Amino acid sequence: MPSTTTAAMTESETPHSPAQDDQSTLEAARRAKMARLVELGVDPWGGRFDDRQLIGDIRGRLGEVVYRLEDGAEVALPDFANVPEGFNFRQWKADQGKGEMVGPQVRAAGRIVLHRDKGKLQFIDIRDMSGDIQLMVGQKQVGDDWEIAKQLDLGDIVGVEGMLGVSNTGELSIFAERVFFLTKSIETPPEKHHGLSDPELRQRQRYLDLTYTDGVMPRFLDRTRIVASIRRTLAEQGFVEVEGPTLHSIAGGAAARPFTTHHNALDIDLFMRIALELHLKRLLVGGIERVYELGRVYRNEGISPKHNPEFTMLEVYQAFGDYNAMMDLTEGLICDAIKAVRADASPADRYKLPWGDATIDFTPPFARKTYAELFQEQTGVDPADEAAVAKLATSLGIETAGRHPDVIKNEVFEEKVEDALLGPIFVTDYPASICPLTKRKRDNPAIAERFELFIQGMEIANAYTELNDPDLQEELFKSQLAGLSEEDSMAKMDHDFIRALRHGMPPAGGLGVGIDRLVMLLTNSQTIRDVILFPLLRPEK
RNA sequence: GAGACCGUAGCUCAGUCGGUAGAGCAACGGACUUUUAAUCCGUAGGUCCAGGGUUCGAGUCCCUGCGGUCUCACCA
Repeated sequence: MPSTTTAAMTESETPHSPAQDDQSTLEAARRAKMARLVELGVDPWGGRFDDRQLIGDIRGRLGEVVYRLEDGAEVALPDFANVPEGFNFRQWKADQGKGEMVGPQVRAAGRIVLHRDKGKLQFIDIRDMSGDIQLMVGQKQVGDDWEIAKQLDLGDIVGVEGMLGVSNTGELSIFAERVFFLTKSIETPPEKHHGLSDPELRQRQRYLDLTYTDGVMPRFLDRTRIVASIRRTLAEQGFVEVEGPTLHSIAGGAAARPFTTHHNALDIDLFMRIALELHLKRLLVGGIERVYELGRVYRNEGISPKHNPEFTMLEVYQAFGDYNAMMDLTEGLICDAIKAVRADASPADRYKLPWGDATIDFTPPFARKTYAELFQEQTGVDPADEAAVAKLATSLGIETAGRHPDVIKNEVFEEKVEDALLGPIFVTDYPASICPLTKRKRDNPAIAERFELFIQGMEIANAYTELNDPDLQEELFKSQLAGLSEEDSMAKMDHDFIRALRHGMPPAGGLGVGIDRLVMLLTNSQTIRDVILFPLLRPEK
């Protein structure tokens, strides 16, 4: 160690304390308090803390708190949620007579989010996953632990044991009897009132966003509830959850550019999966008649408020079903998910969800209209009239020369119709030529048995009566790949998938749901980055 | 990938016409045993994203780069 001043020596020899060139007096102050805790024999990194109760549960026990008068009589507290304007609890207590607060013993732990030091009494708000509660920590009341209480900083994690009561201003509080130091925070937390507002910081440091930005924790807990509800609904209907490979040698099942990677031992290039479809259908062939996967797919495409390069997708396949079966399933999945996140809403309001300044009415059944009907409604043009559609397309600046009429029609649809579909609405019966992997209607081969669910102009679900004719499938694959070089098309033709179909895939309905987008709609989040914990960002620096 | 806007203290933000860098919160010292974004007195805290240019002088004007937000495109 290089020779240095005595003071610096002492500093740098503190175990587990990296050399402080002291750019941050804020950190230095926190480390000084940490050192004081060590002097007191307290581990600043804490340890196991058993039998704590969730703050949300503790808050529910307000009714057990009473005001006990000197003669032993117990008086129920006023209903603080419904007290008259200008109610003064201090006065109320004086009116009842001299007494003391009596409540259940509780034990809680959480991060310190507010700290009001009043000398020999400190008011500390702690927060756990379920909510906030105020601690009253008095010098006399906590005894030896007062020395610990004096070292507390915003952001530290503490445990507390004491009696539940109500302060003079009517605030539910834990009257601390013991204070347990659980974890030191050596960084300064965000501003206590505004929290984090810079979207970049919120995403990069999601751990801070979760604790300090209003609504973030409940939103991500809702996401978990939605996903759990979907799994429950599917399980109730006999669907089997599986895990397909995420590393594919052929990235099939959707039109998107894949991420590439490499396996060293086999020395082969691999792709991150862009869809779940082709392996789930193999499992239909294998006899898993109701099968789904809810998992991550990866698409090497742009980033937008509706797109993240990795996102969560649900794909469901039901043997002996068709797209109508999938429509009923979709509606059930979404309605059950809504019930899961809005358990406390009245039945009348449950399905009316806020979306920005608007409201989305999810009350089932959702509207169902055909592609052709909607085309006619929104554009005033008969979709069967190819000349009129081409004319409309040209007026919208859509290239028409040498393109299939259905492709042109669909571009018009995307341009003029989709944004108007506030929904929820099932759009059914697409032109067959734009969905090659779909079975056609028996009585009209120009129409595919497909639907998409639109809500607020966003495509939420996409379903088919699946094509199970191996010869037709192979032919369609080939024509899809026709534009590519032979080398590319060989690479992308999934021969094993065709072989599987040749062994016989039962007739089936298939469904895909964009989980992130569904969560956006059910949690009133205008950007996908608010429902993905760690969205892709450029690395720092 | 293209365009517009943005980057100032740990956090949230001001900064006029180009003329010595500001506030609140957080921090530090002090007072206070019923506070509510506690209050009061005092102190300290800056590579103004980075690099270059114009200028007597740049947080401010210009260029380049980095990062972000929004819109558009690919995609779901």
